Amino acid sequence: MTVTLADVAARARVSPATVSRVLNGNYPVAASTRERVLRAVDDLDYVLNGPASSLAAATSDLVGILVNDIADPFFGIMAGAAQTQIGGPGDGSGRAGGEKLAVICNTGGSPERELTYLTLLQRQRAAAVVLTGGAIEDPEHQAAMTAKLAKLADAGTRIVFCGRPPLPEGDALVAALTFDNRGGGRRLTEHLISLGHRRIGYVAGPPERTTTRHRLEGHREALRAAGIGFAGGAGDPGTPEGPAVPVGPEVPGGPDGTGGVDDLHGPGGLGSLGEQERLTVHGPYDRRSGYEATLELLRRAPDVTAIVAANDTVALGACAAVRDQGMRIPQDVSVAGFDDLPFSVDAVPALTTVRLPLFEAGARAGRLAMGKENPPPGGIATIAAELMIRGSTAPPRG
Amino acid sequence: MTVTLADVAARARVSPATVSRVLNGNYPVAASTRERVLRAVDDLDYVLNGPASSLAAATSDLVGILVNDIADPFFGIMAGAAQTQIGGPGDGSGRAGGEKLAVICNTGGSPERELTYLTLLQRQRAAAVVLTGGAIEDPEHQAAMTAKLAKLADAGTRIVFCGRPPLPEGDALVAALTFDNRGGGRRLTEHLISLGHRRIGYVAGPPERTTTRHRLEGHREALRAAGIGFAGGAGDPGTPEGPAVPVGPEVPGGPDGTGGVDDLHGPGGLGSLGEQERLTVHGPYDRRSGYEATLELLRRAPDVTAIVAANDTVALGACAAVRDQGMRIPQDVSVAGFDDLPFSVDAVPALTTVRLPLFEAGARAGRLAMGKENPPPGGIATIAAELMIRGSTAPPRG
DNA sequence: CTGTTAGCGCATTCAT
DNA sequence: ATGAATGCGCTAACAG
Repeated sequence: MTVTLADVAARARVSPATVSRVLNGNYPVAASTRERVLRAVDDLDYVLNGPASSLAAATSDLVGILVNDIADPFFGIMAGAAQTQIGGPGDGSGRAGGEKLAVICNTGGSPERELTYLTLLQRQRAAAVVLTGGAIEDPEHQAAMTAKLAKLADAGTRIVFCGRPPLPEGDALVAALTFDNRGGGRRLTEHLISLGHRRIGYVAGPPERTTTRHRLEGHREALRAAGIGFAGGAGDPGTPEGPAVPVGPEVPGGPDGTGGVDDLHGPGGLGSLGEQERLTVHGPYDRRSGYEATLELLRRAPDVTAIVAANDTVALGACAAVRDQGMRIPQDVSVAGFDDLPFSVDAVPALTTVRLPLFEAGARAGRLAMGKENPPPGGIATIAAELMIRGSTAPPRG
Repeated sequence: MTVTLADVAARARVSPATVSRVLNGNYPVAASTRERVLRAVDDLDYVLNGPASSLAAATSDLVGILVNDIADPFFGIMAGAAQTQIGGPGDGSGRAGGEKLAVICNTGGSPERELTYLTLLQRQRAAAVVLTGGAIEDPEHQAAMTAKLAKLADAGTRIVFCGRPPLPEGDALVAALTFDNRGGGRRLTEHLISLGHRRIGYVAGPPERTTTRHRLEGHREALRAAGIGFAGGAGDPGTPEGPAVPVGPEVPGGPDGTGGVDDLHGPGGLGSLGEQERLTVHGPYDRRSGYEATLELLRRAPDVTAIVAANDTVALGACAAVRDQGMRIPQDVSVAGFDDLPFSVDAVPALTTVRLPLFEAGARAGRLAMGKENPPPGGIATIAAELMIRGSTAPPRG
């Protein structure tokens, strides 16, 4: 029924081993024999049995790419870019040469699924795994990830982080490409401050993700440097915990829909950390969250003159909310995003944001996963984020 | 070094066969033994060897999802949805139970890579393959695809189409979910006509894709029904071939950058098919193409009062071009898209478009691939497209 | 440069 | 309900 290597060998009048060598191409074979074998392969329409091959060789040609949400272009762009380096640029032969099979795994942001996919990949003896996007900072999960990745690395799987900080106790076996989220966040807020904004709302991502934390830290660094919002000087501005109120389906305030507006007054009104927290609302990285968080922000502090969103998608939701409240962008309220996704330049007005070279980073991660490129010194490379000033930010009124 | 089934068996004091039966769960095993085995598995941190398992069983737990461009949310949404049905909803056990490994394969729209991925999947003895998005209508490629898919089906791989018409000689073995692109396109243009538009430009996708053709056919159906642009009555409105000029990197007009403006005059000015072709410009499904094609359109026919784009992404580019020409949307020119991607509602003005239930379709395709759902009668289901009227379309001036 | 010989780790017959 | 034996299809030493 199904044609095997042996069948090809018989037809080409060579040994199975020779056929294998021709197919894998990593061994000297006489040109004439090679040709004979290839013809037999074509004649018989032979297709290599991947599992058998992987079993014998103890490695497979699978490369896993883990993403939090493949419907989000942030991940789509990185994953697609990585795949261009892994799936082979299509040698045109159509015969599927030495390329590996890049497989994108959508975790949906769930820690369990992240681990499950890692196990599945481990099962398949994946050649490499690329982990993209922000990591979850839950210690338990981090420990589990560290252990799992160590096992994968042990088994010869190459591990690459892309847009994600390396694990605390990460082995030197991994290469990490990390975005300068903190620096980008800082420069963005510096830009707003330089325009004259003093009351700046922040629509943050989910509290437990590194990306969220770093961007928020950058934001607060800029505020503090300008002497805004931290006169009280208390607390660590880098910690998004505290009274900052989440928004979205998992609102802990209960099903009453109020979003859990907290009645915190803080020690000293404007100038305290409490004040900054009051101007920060957390929620998922999606449009709806941006919309709702912004409404909440506007309710809490009707005098904000600018809103910084966790990313461009959230910023779009923020824009919609601002408009629905009858305010204009940027005349009444400035809005800024993060990532510079393709649609951001087409927003009206065009979105001021921080550009992350997602495609380049993804491609580089792909190359690292393939061993085509040497890891950066120390295993970690920080990728610069570029401030893109556009029409959605302007000086505040008055 | 690496722990195998035999190791687990030894520790649990049972035979390897029993361990296998416990793990696969499809065989009667005494509860007490099962427990002993599971404990051994945990103690030893055993992970099944996928390749070995697949080799012995002659099947694997891989499901391939082919997409044209994973950076495009159109595909990201469908692929992510499919994966929710395949990767298992995360049973929370973290132990990777019966789920399959859904792998997204990014073809970049290249026919060669499409076939290459299919071969790779065939190698892996994939359990199922989901093909998403428009197909390429090149006869040679279609024949190759038909042959390849037949072989896959032969080998027991389930084939599912999602948002893609079935192959001409497609076996009954495949299930197909196809979008009503033609109907959606027709209703969209009917909407514009009912607003009073008579000169409507069309920014089409790549000429060789089914999606492009069907949407364009719907558009022309509506025009013809209204007696617009086909007074000549000649030619098949369904054929996007002819003098319609493509735009983008692969402009055949040469490197002169003129975009190959054709000097076609047609037999009878307004009212001929030639006129409709003059109002149609083809290009890739991306923003830049939408921008450039629209400039070209405006150059050819400065009196168009509406522009229909092949999809929302292209429509965004079209909007930018219209604005850069100093015209307002929708007062001077109406613009419409297709797909209703998440960002479309946030465009300013919000984009009139045709909603495709991408998530639902993707999820259903995933279920079909898993055999969780029965194929529709006849193997083909057409999914309705819903017209979404928003602010970007309005009656023409005057 | 090519053929021979052994497994790789597991799922399955068969027995029991 | 469990154990023993066989082979899935291929690659990787070794010869030669």
